[in-house]
Amino acid sequence: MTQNTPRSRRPTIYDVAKTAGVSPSLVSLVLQNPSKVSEKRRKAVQTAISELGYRPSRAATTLASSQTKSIGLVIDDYRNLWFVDLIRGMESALSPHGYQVTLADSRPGENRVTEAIDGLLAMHVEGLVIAAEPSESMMAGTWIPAVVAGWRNAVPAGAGLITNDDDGGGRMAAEHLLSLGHTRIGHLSGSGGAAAHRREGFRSRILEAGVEVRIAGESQGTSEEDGYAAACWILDHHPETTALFAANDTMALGAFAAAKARGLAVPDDLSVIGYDNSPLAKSRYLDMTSVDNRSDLVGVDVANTLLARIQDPGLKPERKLIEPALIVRGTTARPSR
Amino acid sequence: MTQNTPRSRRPTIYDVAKTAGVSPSLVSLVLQNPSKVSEKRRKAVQTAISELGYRPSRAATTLASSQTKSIGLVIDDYRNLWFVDLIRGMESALSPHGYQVTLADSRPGENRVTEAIDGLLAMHVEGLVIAAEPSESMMAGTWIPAVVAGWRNAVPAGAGLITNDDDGGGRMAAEHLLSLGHTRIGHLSGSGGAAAHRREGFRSRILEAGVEVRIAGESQGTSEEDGYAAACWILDHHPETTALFAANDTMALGAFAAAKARGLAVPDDLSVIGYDNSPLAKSRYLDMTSVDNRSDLVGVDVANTLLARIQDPGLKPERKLIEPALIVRGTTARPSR
DNA sequence: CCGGAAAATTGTAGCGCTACAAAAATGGTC
DNA sequence: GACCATTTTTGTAGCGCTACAATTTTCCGG
Repeated sequence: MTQNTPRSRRPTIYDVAKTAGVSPSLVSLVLQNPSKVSEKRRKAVQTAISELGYRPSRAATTLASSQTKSIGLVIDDYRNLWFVDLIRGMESALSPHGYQVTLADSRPGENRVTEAIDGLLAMHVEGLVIAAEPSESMMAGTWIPAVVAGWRNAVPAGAGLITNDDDGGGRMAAEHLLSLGHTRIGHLSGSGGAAAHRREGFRSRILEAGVEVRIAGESQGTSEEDGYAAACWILDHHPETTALFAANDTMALGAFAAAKARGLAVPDDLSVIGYDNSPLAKSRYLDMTSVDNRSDLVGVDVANTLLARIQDPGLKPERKLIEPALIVRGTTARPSR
Repeated sequence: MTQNTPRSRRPTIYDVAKTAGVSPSLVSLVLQNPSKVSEKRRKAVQTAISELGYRPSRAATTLASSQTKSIGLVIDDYRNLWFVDLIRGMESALSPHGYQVTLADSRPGENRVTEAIDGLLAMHVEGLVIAAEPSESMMAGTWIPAVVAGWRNAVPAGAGLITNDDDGGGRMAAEHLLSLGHTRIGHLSGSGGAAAHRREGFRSRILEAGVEVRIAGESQGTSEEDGYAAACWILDHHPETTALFAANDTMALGAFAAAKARGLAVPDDLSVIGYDNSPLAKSRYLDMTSVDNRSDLVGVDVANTLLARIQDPGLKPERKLIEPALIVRGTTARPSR
């Protein structure tokens, strides 16, 4: 037992080189730029690769080339499906340049966003997208370009911000309800930064029209239960209400539940608008009027900004808003009362 | 211009060592096992680390230690929320051992599952969980333990299989409808491996009771639209139907839409059962009876199996079923007709 | 104040790959 | 066939970290 039997070790570039009868450098070349290698050797190397089941080690490549061609994305919870469009948008802008997206989720609760960022930085991502509530000092010592996606309470110094125009979205929702003739209007809000902007846009447009608005849930969460509780409060204290605007689609679902429990039909007795245009809103059954925040466009923009800043680190982080769009479906109508 | 000005380079362990006045080895030791280092130096090193904003390079660590303490998980689409419970389960079993989960999604369409696996292997994951439809030769040359989670049409040689007992779940759904007294029953199925098992379990239990069952959508997809189409077909061709079992919650949503369009009330005129017990089913508004496949338990089991096989590569891949549970909510009732 | 065991610290040699300069092969010309 | 410009291939030196043996320091009892 003078030596360990090298069980089925992971094959390396040296194994491939030996099998193909070439130098390791040549194998590396084939991996990176096959056109620079004569057909004879290229074939030999490729044969050896599939014969051995060789796969390059990303760790070694990263270390040697000091670039990963990847952008890190931090999201708060997989369940918030809005990030799906964000990723798709990012990927569409990134893949022509050979870049990829690396996803890290940060469970709710503790300080997991920082942990997620650490993990991403440890993997040598070349840019960072933060689609979660950032904390102040989080970016300390960060040497790569970063962008915050989506309105947040705080944007760390040095990070750009590209987001949906949540104020504008709130105003659109208000506009829609006013134009339908509603004058008894409620809003189900939440405590996050995005919710605050939606609320302010909505409120200011409604007030401009000289109409009152009842707001509930300002300091609560944004789950279906929160939406339910807020809707119950409004419907019980102001039964004359004919329209509700929810800070997101999930909360709108809570509003449906509250309406159902009170025997109110949607949209005949109560109009409801959601926000996010998530799969939920698009669902044939729910068929929900909702504000689409165009996360796909945010993704494209985030990706392009990052790409530009990676190439020219001198560029200043920018701030930019993407225009949302109101998607009218079957949960809003003229008031009957 | 004899030398590049080293802009704000990423700090390395050498920078930390120099700042703290110790050797690089000592810094490495602090990172791995702080208790083995005298308090004085430990403090010095930790100060230097936060001062420089140093973060270890995962690539270098991986390469030097040849272990990543991570398990790769391949899912098909972020939108299928069942993987969330799977991850949570895996993490709960893995974290006591210091292992992490690395997620890779494989967009629908082409051969992306293979790509996702390649990516994961390139990152030196020590084990592989495949929660997507695998293709035959996919695992060729894989030198690490792998497990397939969830029933699939094919399980690659050498991979274990841990999954929900979808047959059993189908039987549970059947049992529930029969015990409520339904005798005109339909099923909305799909083309995947999991759907096939749910269908067979359901059908066989129904037939055992001497009751007929109408099945639609067998060769279609499993989206809400597919569920809608299948439900329409059944309700139009067999209007006497009083209960529907859908292959998943999303399809059940389609069934609701079909019922609504025909003026049928759920559950008074039509009982509906979903599958997955997803956030959708749990929703207060939808309040859907659904089969919970206990993906969290699958996750725990998958993790433990992999851990065991990592420690002892001699272990044979195993096959195992997790018992599902029926969650009765508000979309099923005795037939009124 | 010394020897010696234990604790703390350091030097050396890679991990698997790429960059880049140097060397070898190729091909066309006179 | 000699010569030179190109194209193809190879050797060397690291990327940032860890393992581990070697070395230095610390701490005691005598």
